[in-house]
Amino acid sequence: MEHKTSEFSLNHTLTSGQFFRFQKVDNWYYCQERDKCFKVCQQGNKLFFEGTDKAHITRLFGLSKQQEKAIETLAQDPTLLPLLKQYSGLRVMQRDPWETLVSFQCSIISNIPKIKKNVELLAQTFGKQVEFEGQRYAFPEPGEIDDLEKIKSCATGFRARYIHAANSMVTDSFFEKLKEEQYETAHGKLMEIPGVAEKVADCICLFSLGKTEAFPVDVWIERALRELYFNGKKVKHDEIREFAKKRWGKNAGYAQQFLYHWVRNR
DNA sequence: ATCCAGGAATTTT
DNA sequence: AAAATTCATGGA
Repeated sequence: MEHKTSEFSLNHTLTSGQFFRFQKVDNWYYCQERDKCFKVCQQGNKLFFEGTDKAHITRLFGLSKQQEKAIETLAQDPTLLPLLKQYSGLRVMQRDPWETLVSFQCSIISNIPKIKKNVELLAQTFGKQVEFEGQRYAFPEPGEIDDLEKIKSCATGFRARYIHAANSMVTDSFFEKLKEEQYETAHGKLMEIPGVAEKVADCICLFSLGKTEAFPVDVWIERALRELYFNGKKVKHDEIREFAKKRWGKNAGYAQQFLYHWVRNR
């Protein structure tokens, strides 16, 4: 199967810290999301894929005209413009909310290679085997990550009890309802889950619930904004969140993704 | 060995 | 209300 794209970069999108279960083999990216195992490859403006359908690819990689338009409006920000050009084609993904929740619980004072290891081990330990050019693993469903000691054996450390608690608190329908809620409401309900505060809740909102105004603030975003917008001055995370809301509004999440990718790759 | 990593929860000032 | 401490693990 193939899909024509204008101004999309599979590489930038997959390597910008929004998604963790992929491995590059030659020109193909082998991906696992929830129960799906597939591979995808970009050649010019064409996207080739096997193992899933076009609707899934379009949703997962944010290949909507709407997102393209939203990112274009960010070009009015002269500070952001060079970043938009440098990382042209970077998109905000729309992932499975449950897997996104667990992934970002794992992210707490961690790093991307370790998060990848955590989610892969969780899939191997609790998920079903899937055959796709070899044996791979689906991500376990809500309710299936139910053994605290086994969660710890996935190198999750002190985060294990957060994941264990979340496993018995949420269902797929819980997330479907959150998608219908206002950003502030969804964000607040997510923070009732152990291991979920402002930043993790914002990652879930942005990467899996379609809340484009969510602006996750971590140490990297803090560095980026301090340098680009605050003249090197120290700023509190709350202050950064307010700044982002005022400056970019509903499109703050898109701005965040470019800022994060820029500050990590310059 | 020492330090830090896409923070959150708890305790102490 | 704000600041300090604790929380496991792995890689540099």
